[in-house]
Amino acid sequence: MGKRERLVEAAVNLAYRQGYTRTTIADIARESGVPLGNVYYYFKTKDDIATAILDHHKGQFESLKAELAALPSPKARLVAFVNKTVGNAGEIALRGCPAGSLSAELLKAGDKAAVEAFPLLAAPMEWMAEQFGEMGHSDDVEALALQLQSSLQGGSLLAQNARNPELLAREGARLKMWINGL
Amino acid sequence: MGKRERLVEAAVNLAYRQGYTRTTIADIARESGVPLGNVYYYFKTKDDIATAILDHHKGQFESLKAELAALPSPKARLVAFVNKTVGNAGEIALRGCPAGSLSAELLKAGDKAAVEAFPLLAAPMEWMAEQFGEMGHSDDVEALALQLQSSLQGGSLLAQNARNPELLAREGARLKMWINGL
DNA sequence: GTCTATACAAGGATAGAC
DNA sequence: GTCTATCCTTGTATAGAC
Repeated sequence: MGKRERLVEAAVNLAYRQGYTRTTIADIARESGVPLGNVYYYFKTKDDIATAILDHHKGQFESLKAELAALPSPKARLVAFVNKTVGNAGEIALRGCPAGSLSAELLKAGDKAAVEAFPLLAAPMEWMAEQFGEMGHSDDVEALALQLQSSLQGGSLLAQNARNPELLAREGARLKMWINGL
Repeated sequence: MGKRERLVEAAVNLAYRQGYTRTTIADIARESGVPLGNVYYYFKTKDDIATAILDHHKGQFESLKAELAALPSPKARLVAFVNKTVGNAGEIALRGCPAGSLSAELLKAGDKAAVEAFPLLAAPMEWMAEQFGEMGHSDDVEALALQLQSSLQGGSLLAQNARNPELLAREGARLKMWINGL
């Protein structure tokens, strides 16, 4: 694996585990086995690393979308999305939702990269709206997507706050029933 | 107002605006008009300031609870709680929920004060469960509280991500209808 | 209790040899 | 492209006079 990739991977993991602000370039260098000075050949500033982390997450969602596209129905795809989140409940209870916690941190910090955080939560929500559309809900698709994404993000935050994956699991179970009943 | 109070107020505001990690003791000293060295007479370490910030927020919720207790019915109290949140949607769209964003940040940072963040989101949820109980929902009160708190926290996060208060306002409107229909 | 000066460490970033 | 040494700034914290 190329150095740049290793650096990005280390940055993504460290930012998720410790938060982006607390993650130092030296941390990233150490974890990826790249000498400190060499990091600056790939990233001029720490802000450039934030951008790379965000791009990584955007790519992750694109992959997930492609994976879910193989499923036969929009309902099945939505349920699978919820299952994916609930499947990570253990880690989410410790560190929060990878996308949600990063978005919140960068936006509060007012980093230059902050504006680029928008798609982290908006892209999944758009995709959800599409799925609801295919289910025949012509006008209120955005409201339904908002409702689903809110509950998942909120459930993740509450699970983290209580350090208890069950909170997210319970929200997930409720949401799946709700989706199936629509 | 005493110096300690001024320090705490400045710390609360700065941590909300910039995040706790990015807020320096010098920031707090400047904003409260207390010389840097003098801060350490009131707080031995920055971690002690985190504790004070958390205590402040806990007190805020206790006040709100007392205020809402004057309302005639549990339903009215829950609706008023939602209204309170929606009323802050403008600021929440910029900086997130004061309680939720702080909890997330401290928990991820793994600060010593992190454990004390639990009541920030748990106390309101407990209170919600009580209200649902008074409405006659004997067994599923925790599930209902989880649902309400999830949606509010998620709505806050999404509003912040999109820098758009409307997302929270819409969730709030839906939740009020839902409460009234229970 | 208050405040100035400062110690000390850490972090982002660069210089410059290879 | 790579890597060591180091600059410079900032941030927490303390010393010690008042």
